[in-house]
Amino acid sequence: MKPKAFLTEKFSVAMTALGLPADCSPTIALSSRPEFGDYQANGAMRAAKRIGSNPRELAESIINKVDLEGIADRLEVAGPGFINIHLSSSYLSSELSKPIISEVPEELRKRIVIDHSSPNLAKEMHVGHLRSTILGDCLVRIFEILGHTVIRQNHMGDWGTQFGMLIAELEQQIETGKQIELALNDLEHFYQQAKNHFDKDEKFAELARQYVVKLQSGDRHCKSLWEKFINVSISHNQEIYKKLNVGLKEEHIKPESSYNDVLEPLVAYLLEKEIAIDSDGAKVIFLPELADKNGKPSPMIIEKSGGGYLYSTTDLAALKYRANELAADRILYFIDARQSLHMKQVFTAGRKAGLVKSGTSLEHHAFGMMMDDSGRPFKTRTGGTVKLNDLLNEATDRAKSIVDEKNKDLTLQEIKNISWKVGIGAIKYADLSITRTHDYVFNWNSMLSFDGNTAPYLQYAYTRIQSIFRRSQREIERSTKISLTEDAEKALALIIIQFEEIVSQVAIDCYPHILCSYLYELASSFMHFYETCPILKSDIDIPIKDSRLRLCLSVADTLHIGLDLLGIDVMEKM
RNA sequence: GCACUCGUAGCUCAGCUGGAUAGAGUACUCGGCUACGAACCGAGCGGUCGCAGGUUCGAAUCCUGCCGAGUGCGCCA
Repeated sequence: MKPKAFLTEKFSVAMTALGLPADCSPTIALSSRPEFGDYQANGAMRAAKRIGSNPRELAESIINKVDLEGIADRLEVAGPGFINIHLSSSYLSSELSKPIISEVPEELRKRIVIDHSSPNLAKEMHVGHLRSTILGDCLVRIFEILGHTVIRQNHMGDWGTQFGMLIAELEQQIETGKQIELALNDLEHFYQQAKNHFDKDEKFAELARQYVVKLQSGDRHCKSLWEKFINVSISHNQEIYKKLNVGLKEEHIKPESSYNDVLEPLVAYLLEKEIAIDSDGAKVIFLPELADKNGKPSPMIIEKSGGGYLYSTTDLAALKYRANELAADRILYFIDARQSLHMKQVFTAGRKAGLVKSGTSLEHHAFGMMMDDSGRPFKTRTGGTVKLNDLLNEATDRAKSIVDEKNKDLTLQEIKNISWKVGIGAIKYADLSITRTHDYVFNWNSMLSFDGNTAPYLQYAYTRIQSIFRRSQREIERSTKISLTEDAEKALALIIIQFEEIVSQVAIDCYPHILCSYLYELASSFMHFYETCPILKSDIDIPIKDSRLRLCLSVADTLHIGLDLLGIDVMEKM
């Protein structure tokens, strides 16, 4: 179902037949007001300008030329030269009988690598990790439903200099007789202890630096301590992913440490190709492509003057791996906007060095920072961060008390399941529904709101439909005929048939908030239909009843799939 | 200094390949449960789209300048 593409095609044919220049597009858009029809074609005005004729007259001849027999009831010229398109009920209902969404043709399917979540293993995941994790997960779901092959990459930070400090701390605690499991029980606390020692004790700091070198040169004892630490950390993260219903598994982890052995040959290669040069003892890639207005090239250090590699080196190695071993057509990074320059440098240098084929698309889908109520970067009162786990627990607790209050007919198990889906859904929707690139305000209440434009509203619309089905006593097949007579029915149908186009749009530029807005409009339109078009009332004729039930089924299918793409669950009752 | 991002209703946000009277949620004020779930629906209130120019039939949207906020920029990741 792609009505906009369909209309664009129809109008393009007509405009070509009228001898208009090939670059005059009809520009089909949804009409802004009901009296302007369902869609409008705005291309006549620009085309008239191009050929120096009267826009209204040109619009009139386009209308006479375009073949929308059975598709549109009425076409009219309005204002300075808009063409308003009033779609026919028969067209809308025939579109509703088609699959809601289908896979793209074989030849358009891609291999897509998605780098998302990628937390540092030094600390527990905090609220700042939410966006990358769920944005990436959402896009994975979208690409998969469209038939693409997706390879997730969780580029976990397990190899930085802070691990020397952590190993030193662990070593010290073991010496004082502490159990490893106990020491690592609270990662956040453990990290703070290590950091304190590192900052205050010069001997400890020196020891930490030695451990980094030992670890990275393959010392077995260090490696085994490091592994213990990493394992605890990973299992903590996997728990969070499970709670969040995010599809990241251990097999998707491809951490920084896994690139350790290829860094040296990579730097040697870059030096040999003269992509990188020596500068003050460090190995640097200068990029004139990213020069400022004074012509100063943008520098990216890939090896420190005393030896030792940086995250730019690892990122180049990862880029090469993804482009070649993983044979990606598109490589997507969901990393916050502060990394924009760094990502640009990695992409530019990677292409220059021939690490990726020219046809491979490299995309940094940046997102904004989390701010507090006064517009400052978000921190807790004590200057720390909010643990993601705490946020998730708070959400399900709050959801539980509301579920308890609103619905008294649920079993304890049902309450538990529903609270879970409502709470997690609310958090995900709060994040996914705002424009990805904008900074956003973290606020417990807005994050955990269950009223208005929220996930629970969409879930509620779904449960209302399920409730109707339970009571209807009728078997509704997807082949059941829909006849649209009421305005509310037509308005609802018009929204449903746009779903596939919305999903395709999100697959292109990776803005899930567009899907969120769409689903909210859909649910909202359903609520209006629900209020104005009775379904189960006794004096409703059977054909009308079945048609409306079938329409409900389309709404339910669309909500179900749409929410699923956002990583949000639906349920029968709530 | 240089670079990137962003200023839309009290608050949180849509709208930005230029289109008709700038939309939601929330807050606030009313109204609606003996038809299918009131986590809902309807109505009202609320805007110099940061400011000033420019481009044109038409600008929140494109361009320039200014003001304001955030972020980043050679040895952290």
